[in-house]
Formats: sequence, structure tokens, C-alpha cells
Amino acid sequence: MTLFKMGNAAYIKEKNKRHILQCIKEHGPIARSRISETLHLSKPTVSALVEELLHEGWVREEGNGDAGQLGGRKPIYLTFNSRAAYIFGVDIGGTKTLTAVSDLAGNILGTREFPTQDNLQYGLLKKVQKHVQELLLEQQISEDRVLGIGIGAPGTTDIVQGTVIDAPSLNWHDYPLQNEASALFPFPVFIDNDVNVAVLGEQWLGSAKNMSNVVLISIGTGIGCGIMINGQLYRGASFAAGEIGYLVTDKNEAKKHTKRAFEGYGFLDSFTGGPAIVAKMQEALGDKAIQELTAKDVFDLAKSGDQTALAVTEEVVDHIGFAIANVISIINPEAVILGGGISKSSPWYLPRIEQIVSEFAAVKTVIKTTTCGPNLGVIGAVSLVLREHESALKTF
Amino acid sequence: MTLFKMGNAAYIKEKNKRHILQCIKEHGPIARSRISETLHLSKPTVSALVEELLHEGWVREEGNGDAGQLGGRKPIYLTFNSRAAYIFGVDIGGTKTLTAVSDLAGNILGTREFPTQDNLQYGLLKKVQKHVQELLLEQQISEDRVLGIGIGAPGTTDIVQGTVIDAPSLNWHDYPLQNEASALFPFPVFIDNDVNVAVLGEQWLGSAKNMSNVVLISIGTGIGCGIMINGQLYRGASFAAGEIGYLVTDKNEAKKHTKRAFEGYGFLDSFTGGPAIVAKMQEALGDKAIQELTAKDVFDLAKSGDQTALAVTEEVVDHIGFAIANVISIINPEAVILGGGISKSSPWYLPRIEQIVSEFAAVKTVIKTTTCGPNLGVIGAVSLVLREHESALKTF
DNA sequence: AGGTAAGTTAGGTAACTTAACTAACTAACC
DNA sequence: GGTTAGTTAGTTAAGTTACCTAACTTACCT
Repeated sequence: MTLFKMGNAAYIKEKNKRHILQCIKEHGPIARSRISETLHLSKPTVSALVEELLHEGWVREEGNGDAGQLGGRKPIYLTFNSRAAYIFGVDIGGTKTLTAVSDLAGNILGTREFPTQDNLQYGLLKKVQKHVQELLLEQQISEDRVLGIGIGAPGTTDIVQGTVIDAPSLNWHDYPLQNEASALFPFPVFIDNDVNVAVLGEQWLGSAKNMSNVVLISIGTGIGCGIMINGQLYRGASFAAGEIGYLVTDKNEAKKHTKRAFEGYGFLDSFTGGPAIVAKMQEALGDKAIQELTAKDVFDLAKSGDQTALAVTEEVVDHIGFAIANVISIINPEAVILGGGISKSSPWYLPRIEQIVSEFAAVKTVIKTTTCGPNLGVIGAVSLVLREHESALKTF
Repeated sequence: MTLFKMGNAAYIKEKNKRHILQCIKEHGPIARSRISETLHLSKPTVSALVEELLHEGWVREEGNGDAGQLGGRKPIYLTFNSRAAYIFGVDIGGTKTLTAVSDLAGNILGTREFPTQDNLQYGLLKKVQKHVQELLLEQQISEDRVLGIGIGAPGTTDIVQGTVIDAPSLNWHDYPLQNEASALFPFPVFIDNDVNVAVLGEQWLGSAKNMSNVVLISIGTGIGCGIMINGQLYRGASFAAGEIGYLVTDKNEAKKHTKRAFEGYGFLDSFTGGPAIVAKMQEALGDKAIQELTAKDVFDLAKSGDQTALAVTEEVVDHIGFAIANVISIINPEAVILGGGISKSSPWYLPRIEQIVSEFAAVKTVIKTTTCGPNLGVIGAVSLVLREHESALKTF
């Protein structure tokens, strides 16, 4: 990839430049003089690098501030130009695929979506490409102003090879997503697992803002978990970190099943997965089985007071609670964020999870729900681009 | 701590110097010219920095190598001088406290030990200090040649405050270990949890050599787990990462107990802890209960074929197996290393654990046992000093 | 001798720093 | 109300440092 260089003067200049840009981004309107103080860089250095940043469009001079009480020249405020470049985020979900453009601050400027399943055969990426072009036109953005496109895929993803190892809902196996996408877009493509992408989003603009160690647990079609450690996404030795669908929360139950029972999915999946919930419910209903039942229906029934549904969902929530407690005992995150489909009805089951966690986890840990809403996936994908993109400073 | 400086020329020089030293350390006897190639630094730069390293004693010129087939000047081989400085490692265990001196390559040059419990009241650190002085004398090492002393403590450790939050076996609660020790030694003191220290050791010189993502599970008095992620120790948001004594592997069993049952220790501890094992065995024996029974006795009995002991230990091993499977599903490490007291009898129960892991964990993962032997603790403590010590280059 | 490789010397460049400057403003005094 | 002193923001100029390239010496092979 990028040439291995480490010790020359250019490296230190770029590093300082990055720091200055970061400082302006974080500390809002700020004067050169203040940057010099906080970053322990000399005033001339800051001025020179800011000059370049101004030229390159990353930064704007935004009017003069007031002078201090004791007098002195007015500071010239610098602000980060979040419109210096644009980023595309794509959230490939089991049901729909969302495409969005955002500025550098994560403001979603426009979105498009289409049903995933209908377009699987014909070329899902072709459709995304169409939406990207529509959004470019709509928002009057020129291609060379786009930093890159981030894609979150619902399955294990090898970000080194750029392939989706396994995404059952899309029937993708070792699908070279990054290569396929790179052929369609004139800017860099970054891909990752949907849960990983979700933590990135939540840690950037959601309820895990600025937390260095945080875990997002997504409960939807399956159960998954994205882990951030030391402010960085942790993917594991073989991109399988956070596969909590395999957690065993009941060893006696587990021993009853043979290996076959879990082929392709884990112990916990067989209790908390959508199909499993429906099956359990049907079994409990016996001859009163309902046609076309979904997991959401079961939860809705439970909420409305149905005793059978309540028993089934309580069991599910219990399993999830213990799984979360186990994650906490191992990872000791600052907070656990709950996301995914079921997180909407969180007020109902959150107390039970909190209770289990407070009783059984090694440390008291805050449990929150996502705050990014339905755009979490695309926001995370955008964040992925910002984090992985090496040269977020190169002139263009 | 160390002054915040990042952008000046001195920084890049030190960085390059470190890289060169690292390169010599790793790639054995190596010529300046080869360093220049592998590190992409110019020959004059390498020569200048090597000159300094020679002066400071970190590096030695070790005879000339042979010239190449096509002729040319013979290379001057450089080797890392592992005797440039020395490090002390202290392993405070529940039963004994080991003190060792090592060189920079991790060679243990001498050790001393004393029973921990007998010296708790009188001043454990005073005794360590005595042993350190003895070793300095014995090995003819002058104080100012010592980089630091690393101490592994059997309990949750706050490495920022430098305190041991809780170490039941020593009756330490918020004990300011680092401060207390710093008062006794004329060189820097570094402290950490015994399990954390153990992974460091195992990753430096043991069976996890050079692995970036690895987990060490220690089964002794309690069960604990040290986690390395991206080549760095991961301690968690509140130094409680890896508290697998709290993992719940049987939610129905867990729900039977009230919170009180686990006060201070976790669900798994209540099945795999020494006292728990003994209690289970006595219960199984009924009126045939044995006086003065220890957990080790139970395992020994099981190994000799005692049916009651076999049943009890099998249950314990099962719990441990599922706990390890859960750790793997969450962390996805390159390998899991088993350590601690019981790891000696590993050939006996390892197959069962491997079976559970292969059946229930999300990914196939190698399970190994420690290879550092009884010195793992002190080697880890030495490694801690090497890793935490910022200025492993400052002249002295 | 001619070729090759290791390591050194000399000169140039690029980035930082400090010190001194200009610019712009407040406060206070005559 | 005008002048002067003090303060802060940002620029200019000179000096430092650590890197690089290019040309060299040393030492060895055939």
C-alpha cells in the first residue's frame, strides 16, 4: 500500500498537520495561538501548517473573536470545514440497503434505499452505484470531492482480503465485495461487518461518544457484538471477535445437543434468533399455533400481556442478559450499547437485563441503547472511511 | 509523567534509534548496511545512531562477518548487549513470593523466594528489598544499571493509581503498592495483576511468542484471564477485564442463588475455586468425608481413578471448558494459553476442554499450556518493566 | 586491475525552534 | 481626548537538528 517511510521530516510535518486539523475539529472555533499552546507547537509552525490547511480547504477563517479583558489583538477564529470532502456510507441489511452521503462532520445530506432481497440476483452493487450517482447529482457534489465509500455487510468480513466470508442472509460466501465495489466506484472502498460499523458510528456520534472501550450488542436477525478497544475497532485474530451468538449460557442445555445442532450458528442463536423464538412460541401454543408468526409478533404479543408470549420472551431476554453479563466480565467496557431491531422495545426488557448484569457481571456497567437511530449503519460506514482512510489530508 | 512533546526533530531521532535497537535485538548479529536496507533509513543515519548506541552500551560490535561471493568489504556485525541493563521481577503469590534478576533478554540470573503468609505482617516489601540487595551483590550489579522492578500482585490492580484494589489472599484493599515499593527501591517500580503479568511473559518468551492477540487463562486458587490485544495488554475500562470468575455457564444454576452467594467472587469461582471443589467433594463423600482435603488432593484422587473425585472434577473441567469457549467466541484470540497451578496436570483434562471448545466456540482455536514454567511470574514482571519503561534508551 | 560491498565524509534540504518583530487592542493617566 | 504602557495574535528571520544524496575510502573477491 502506502510506501513504508517512517523517519523523515515529511512524516513529522504530516503528523503535526493532522494534529492541528484534529484540534480545530474538536475544539470548535479556535485561534492559531491557542492551538500552539494546546499542542505544544511553536506559533510559526502552527501558522505555516494552518496556511496549508486553509489552502487545501480543510479549514476556514471564520471572523475575528473578541480581544481579552486585558487587551491585545483580536484572535482569528479557525473552523473545520466539514464540506471539504464528502463520504458515502452504505448499510446492506437483510431487508433493505441504505445509501447515504455525508459531510465530514457526519451530517447525512441525502439518502436512498432499496429492498435488498429483490436486487440480490440482478446486482446489488449496481443499484448502489445508481443511488450514489443520484445523490452526487442531487447534492451537487463532484466525484473528486469524495473521500471514499464505506460499506457495512451483514456477515463475517475479512477486511484484509476485502471479502465477505459468510453472509447467510445474502447468500454470500467469500464474496469479494471490496474488489467488486472498487470496479464500480472512482473512489476508495472500505468494507466491514455491520456490527463493527455500528460501534464505530455509535462511538463517533452516538451514546458511546468518545469512549475508548465500548461494546455494542446488536439483537436483530441474529445476535452480534462490535468491540472497540483503546479507541480502535477490535476484529479478532480471524475477524471473528464478538461472535456472541456462540456464547453458552446453559451448559446442561448445550450438552443435550450434538454438534450438528449448531452447525453454522451458535448456542445462543438457537435461543435468541428469530426462527428459534418463533419455534419456541409455536411449541408453547401447541395446537393453537399461529400461521406466519414472526419474532416481532411474539414480542408484541408479550407486550400486550399474552402469557404464553411472555414466558417465551422472558426466556429469550434471560439468555441475552447472561450473555451480556459474560461479555462485561471479560471485556470490562465503559458501557454496553444495545442496538438492532429489538432495541426499539428496549424500555420493556432493559430492566431485566440490567438486573441480571448487576447481579452476575464482574463490574457494574452502564447499559445504553443506540441514539443514532435508523441511520446508525450508514453513519458507521462513513466513520469507517474516515478512520481507515490514510490520507485524509492529501490535496485534491 | 514524561513531557508532552511530539513534533520536534529529537522525537524522530529517538524513534529511529529505538527502531534500530529493536532491529539489532531481533535480527541477531546484523551489519549497519543491512539495517539501513530493512529500516529504509540512509546509511549515514544508521551509522550515526549506531555510534550513539555503541557509546551508551546498548549494542556491541561483534567481529567481522564474511564478505559476499562477489567481494566487498566485510560487514561489522552488531549485537544487542543484553547485559546493558538489568531488571528485577517480583511474583507475589498466595503461598510464596519470588524475586529474580534478569538481563534484557529475559535470562534469569538469580532468584530468591520466601513464604508470603509468614511475612505479610512484618513487611513483605522489606523482605523483597533484602532479596534484591542480595541479588545485586551476588550478581555484581550496580544499582544504576537497573532499569526497574516489576511486581505482579494476586489481585485487581490499578496501574494508574499504582494500587492493588483487592487481593484477598494478602488481605490487601486499596494498598498503595507502587508508592510503598518506590520508597524502598532506587529505581522505577511497575506493578500489575499477576495474570496480566503472566500473559506478558508468555507472549515474550513462552508459547504465545509474538502473538498479537492472545489470552492466558490461569487456573489456580481462583480463575483469571489476561488479555493481549494488538500486541498490548488490555486491562479494561476499570482494570477488571478478564474477570472470568464471574462468567455464567449455567443460567438455571445461577438463578437458584441469590446475589449474596456471589458477593466478592463470581459464579464460576463458586464451581471451579479451590474451596468450592473441596466442598463439592465432601458433599459427594457424605459421611465418608476426609479431613484436611485440598483441591489438588481431589484432582490427584481423580487421576488415580477414584469415581467420586472423577465426577466432581469432570464437572469442574466442564465449567472451565465452557468458560474458555465463551472467551474464545468473544475475543477470537490466536491461541489460548492455560496456566496456573492445575496446568501441570493438563494432559489429563486438556482433551475434554479441547472437545468442548471445538464443539461450542465460534472459531477453532489452538489451546496451549505455559512453557515458561515456575518463573513465568517473574519473567512477566520483567517484561512489564521493559514494556512500560519509556526511556529504555536514556543514557546512564 | 576491475568489480563489489560496507561504511564514512561532505554538502544540501526540510522541518522544527527561538527571538524579535508588527498588528491590534485595552486601560489608565494627564 | 490624546498619549503611553501593557497585552495578546500572528509574522518574519535566523539558527538548530536530523535527515537525505552523492561521492568517497576501505576492504575484499576474482
